[in-house]
Amino acid sequence: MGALLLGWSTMTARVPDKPTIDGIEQRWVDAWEGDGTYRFDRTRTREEVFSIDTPPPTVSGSLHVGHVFSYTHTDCIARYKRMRGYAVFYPMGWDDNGLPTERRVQNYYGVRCDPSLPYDPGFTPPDDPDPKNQIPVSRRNFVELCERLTAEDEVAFEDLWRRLGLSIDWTQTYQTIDDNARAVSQRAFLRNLARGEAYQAEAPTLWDVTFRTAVAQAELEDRERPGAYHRIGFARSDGDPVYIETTRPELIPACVALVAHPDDERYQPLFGSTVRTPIFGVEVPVVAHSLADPEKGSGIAMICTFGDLTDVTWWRELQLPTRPIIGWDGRILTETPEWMETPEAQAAYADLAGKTAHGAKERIVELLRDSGDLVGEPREITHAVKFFEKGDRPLEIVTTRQWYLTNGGRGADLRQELLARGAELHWHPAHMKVRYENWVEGLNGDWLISRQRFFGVPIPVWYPLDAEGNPEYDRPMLPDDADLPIDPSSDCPRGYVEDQRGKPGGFMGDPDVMDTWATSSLTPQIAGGWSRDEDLWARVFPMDLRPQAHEIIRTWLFSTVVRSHLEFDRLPWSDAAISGWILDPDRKKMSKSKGNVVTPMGLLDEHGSDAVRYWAASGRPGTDTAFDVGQMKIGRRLAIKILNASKFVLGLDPVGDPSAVTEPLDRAMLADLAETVRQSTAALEDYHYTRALELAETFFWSFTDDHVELVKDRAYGGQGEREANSAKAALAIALSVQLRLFAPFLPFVTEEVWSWWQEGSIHRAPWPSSEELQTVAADGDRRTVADVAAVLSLVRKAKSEAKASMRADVTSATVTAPDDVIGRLATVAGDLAAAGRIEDLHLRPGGDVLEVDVTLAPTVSG
RNA sequence: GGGCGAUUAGCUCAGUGGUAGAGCACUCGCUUCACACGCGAGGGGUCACUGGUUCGAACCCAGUAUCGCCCA
Repeated sequence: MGALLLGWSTMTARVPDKPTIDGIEQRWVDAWEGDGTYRFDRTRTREEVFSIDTPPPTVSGSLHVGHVFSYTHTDCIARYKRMRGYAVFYPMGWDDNGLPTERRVQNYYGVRCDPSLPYDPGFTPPDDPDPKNQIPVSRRNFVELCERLTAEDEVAFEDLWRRLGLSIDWTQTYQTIDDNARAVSQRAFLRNLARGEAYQAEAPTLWDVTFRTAVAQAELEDRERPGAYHRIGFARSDGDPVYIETTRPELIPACVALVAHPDDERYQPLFGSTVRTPIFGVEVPVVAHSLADPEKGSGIAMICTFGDLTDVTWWRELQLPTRPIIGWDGRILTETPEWMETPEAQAAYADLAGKTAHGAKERIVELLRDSGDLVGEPREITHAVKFFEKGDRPLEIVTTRQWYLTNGGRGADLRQELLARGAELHWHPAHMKVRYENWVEGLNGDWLISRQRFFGVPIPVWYPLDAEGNPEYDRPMLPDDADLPIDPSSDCPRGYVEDQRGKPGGFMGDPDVMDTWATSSLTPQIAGGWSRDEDLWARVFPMDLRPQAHEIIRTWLFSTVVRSHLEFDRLPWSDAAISGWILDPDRKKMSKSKGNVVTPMGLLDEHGSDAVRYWAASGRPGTDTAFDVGQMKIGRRLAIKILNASKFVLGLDPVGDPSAVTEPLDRAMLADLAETVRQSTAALEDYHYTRALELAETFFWSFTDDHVELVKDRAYGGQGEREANSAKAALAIALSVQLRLFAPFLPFVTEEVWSWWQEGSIHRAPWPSSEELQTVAADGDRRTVADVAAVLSLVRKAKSEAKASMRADVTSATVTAPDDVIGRLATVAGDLAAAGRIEDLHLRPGGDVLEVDVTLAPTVSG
């Protein structure tokens, strides 16, 4: 029993004369690495494993105090589970593919990717890059630079994580672009394809004209932008105009119909008739649809190819033609469309061709003014415009061929299944589930996974080219599973040779890469060894915990659920712990610029890792937390106090023999500690690490302030040897237990103290058992702890009010209290009298409340 | 426009039906033999607001306001 109780192998404590927390981090970081303290034990079975689906940070992003905050939460849980005896699978990944890295590489090296260029093996980036005059490089050169830069970034992150004390198994790392991640992503995609869950379609696509890539619904955000309603007349057959109001008059050449609400009496006579567009004179029908808002503008709207997502809905549901005029670069297509039938229309279109949307708008407004079709002045408004979250120009909608993955956006059955998965998941905090549900319920299409970018996982598909050299998209050629990962831009499909690439009768590779979320959604598979190491996979999947931030519930969390549901028909993890934001002192989300002023490593240097972790651990799951240096200082004081209290206890040279604990106060204290352990354990089981820390802290302060003071005299032998041994044994047991309660939060100082008197790492020691502690406490009554503290406090108050030292002698003290309180106090009267330096202590039952009448000994004035 | 959350001491936050709490800050005191990076004591709140339920509400219900976030 002693082993579990004390984590014990008896050895004489070696306590430094002047213990300090300064500089202990590096020593323990090295020791943990050397000893493999956090190495995953893959001999253990799934039931003995606690596996964590670590968020891979975007390494090209800046290190931020937000990283320190949320990763500490996960680490506290990991350390607790490890002490509970689980083999903790706690890998670390690096999210390095995607646009953020591409942009950083462009700026850092002064290059841009031009996929048409050949690979230059001797390329070296300029010493003095000019971001305004970027050097074009091949895709392979570009990717090499991406890998070079992310490798540097990973080192900075790893240093920070180690210094922060994250108990990661550094032999289990992955990159979302490495061979394994690419193979897993491609394999998962091919299996989706085989089951019909992945498909390609020519469809209206949200398109960022700056990056020239498709964008998924999950990457959208609305931004309020100024715009203007233009009131424009369309000619009816009887010659009278019908007026629409539009914010995008430049799309008049793309107009395919006018639409009004079916119940709108103003326009009912027009349904079924046609009107002609101004300037271009194209005949378009007037149609009815319930999505037309009678309150908006004039109540009748123009449907274009495509002004917004509602246009897409109308186009699809009303089976309207397409008249695209905007190209992938966001400019008006130069070729005059066939539906421009008259010379006037063709001339007007030529006036717009090649212009940006903005330029075309200005020009067409001039044309409309001249023709008299624009009524009055444009009416300025502010309205929500869709943007790519990483872009800065409004999205266009263009029709392109893209790959999609089913996600419930187009199928009610799958949607219901995914909603059921959300309900099955344990959310911390619970209310975060609503965000998932809102998102799933609001999906309006499948997941578009192809991206027209460079640094990503290639879509593993080739297409045969027909006799004219046109790709046959409906005959995709797929790689063998054993060949994964492949790059269709450099690898050949089976049965072809490289020479046939791009030639009639030959083949071409799909030029696109996958959405970064299409890879990140597979982090459990990538880290856990799916399809690579099935033995490992069987031990870690489904995982236990997904920790992440709330703003990516719709992306990372949802997409991971989708992939796991499709592939394994189960949740990827049982629990999701959602962390909050870091707020700056103005209660605004901490901005990057401010975050960069305070670097995470600087914080750790200044306050110590334990202190920063203490602050981070004060942020409950899902709760936004203020950046608060004050909390770090408190954490630092706590760590120092732990050192000093430990020095005191161990300086007594205690023997931690549970059977020596005989004195009522010692037993009461241990009973109280048993209750703290019980509550702390329950809190951690429920992911309430904040509460667990608070409980340990509250107990510890009362332990040092009251219990230690109460038993000092006895521990020093003032009341006999047996009594002293009881005090010392109880102090040692309590110290051992408290160190372990703090260990998940303050891994450095607890390990430091542990090393003074214990074998092995505290982080491998068993979590304290409330039951065993209660056994040692035996008949100890934890109410005694509060009773005696209350009396002590009143005695101290008397001394304080007399402006006397706490060492001042008390001639007599009379305690009046209810009978049961007096009964408990009587059992600890010796300790109480000694701690208060009370000569005559009288206990009087029968009182209503606890009162103490104190007579101080006369002091020698001087 | 819909949804979620928050609003408690100067600050940061606990507190899910029974006498309002902690830490920091503040005031006063204490060279106390683990710790002055310390110890003790003290002052400080109409629990955002308005109604309701209840013997009793910071807590439950309805609404309002402000802030934040998510989604349109």
